[in-house]
Amino acid sequence: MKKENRLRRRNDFTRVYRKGKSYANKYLVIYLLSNDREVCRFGFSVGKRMGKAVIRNRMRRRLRELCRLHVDLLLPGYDIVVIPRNPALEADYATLKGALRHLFHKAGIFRNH
RNA sequence: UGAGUAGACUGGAUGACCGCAAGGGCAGGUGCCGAAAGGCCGCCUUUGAGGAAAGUCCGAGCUCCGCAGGGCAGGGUGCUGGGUAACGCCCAGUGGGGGUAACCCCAAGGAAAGUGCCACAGAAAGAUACCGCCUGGCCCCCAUUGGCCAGAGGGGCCGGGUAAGGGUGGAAUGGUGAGGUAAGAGCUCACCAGCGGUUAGGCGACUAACCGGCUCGGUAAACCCCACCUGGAGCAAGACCGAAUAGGAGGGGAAUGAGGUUGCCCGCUGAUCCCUCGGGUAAGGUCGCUGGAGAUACCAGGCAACUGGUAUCCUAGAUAGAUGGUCAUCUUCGACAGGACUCGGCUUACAGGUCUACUCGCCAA
Repeated sequence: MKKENRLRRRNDFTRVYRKGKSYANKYLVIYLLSNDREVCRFGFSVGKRMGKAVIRNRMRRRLRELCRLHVDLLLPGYDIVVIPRNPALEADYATLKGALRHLFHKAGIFRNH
């Protein structure tokens, strides 16, 4: 994922948390806020409650891979923070993919719709 | 061949497509973001997590703190010798304990400087006598008798001696045997243990032999004593770039010494300091950031830890934080686990596998 597609500052995260809309299902939570840019930017927040560093790193990598593959399918101009919930630890890649697509659909940011 | 002990190594591989981070090269337009500092974008190529990267428990380097002086307090270490930049680490020994053995374990200075504590049990846990044993005085009962006196023996009361035996305890002031005694006791003797001394060996911890007087509770991961070490804070250290905002108000202290010197005193330094309100508060960026007590090989010294020399090599540097996704094959694919300033250790976690040396047993020769 390119650097322009990532949330990199602390302020960006707090702004999305405070002002953004949230959507959730069993596995994931996303926060969404339009950003006046021509691209979407993603951030991931995996707390220490999820497990040790290896577990957290794998979760973050999977989520980043999923977002990378979906970035061209979405409407541009949003900052999105993705947070996994505890059941995501047992979920495989395909399940996470379905969960993320479900949330994007719920938020109505797919290009086709 | 079985059981075991010690040490070392390994910690999925290969391929395909799509992705990530850093370095180098090429190519742009001076393109994009930004107020600036600075960053971003395409293609090619090289490199890209661990033995513990972990816990953050020790020791250092490095950085800053008005240089770090002395004393006290506090903290740490604690058999000996060596190694090391240093250590609470490592090596080689000594002593003690465990194991048939290879080997493993030990917070292993001082209890005759002082103080404290030793639950329960027990009479007593520093001066102790409950049951006992021995014994002196007085009184009572009584075999022996015809009676009196005397009186073996028994009991009671008041003393004295004793530390053998019983009992309690983790521990009761050495153990076993003999002599000795009213009964006993290192009271005496032999051997053993312990203590002190001499001699010999060893750098030393200590060991061995001999001699001596005969003996003193344990506990110092209780205070303490002794010896040695110890300034504090940490990469969010710290340095630089750099806009914007603020650099204000009120009160109090100060050369008769504020404040600093990270617990206190001395000493040193010597002008601003403290409180409340307001503002600001990890803005952002670059550096620090990886070439180092460095790795590998060989040679030399040393029992070893380790040291010296020569040659070759450069091996992650992110900053919301780089190794992922899908698939195929390798019979079962697999543990603990992800760098965050850098080293040396310790501790803890760990599936499977490989190698070396050694011990004990069984079988065969």
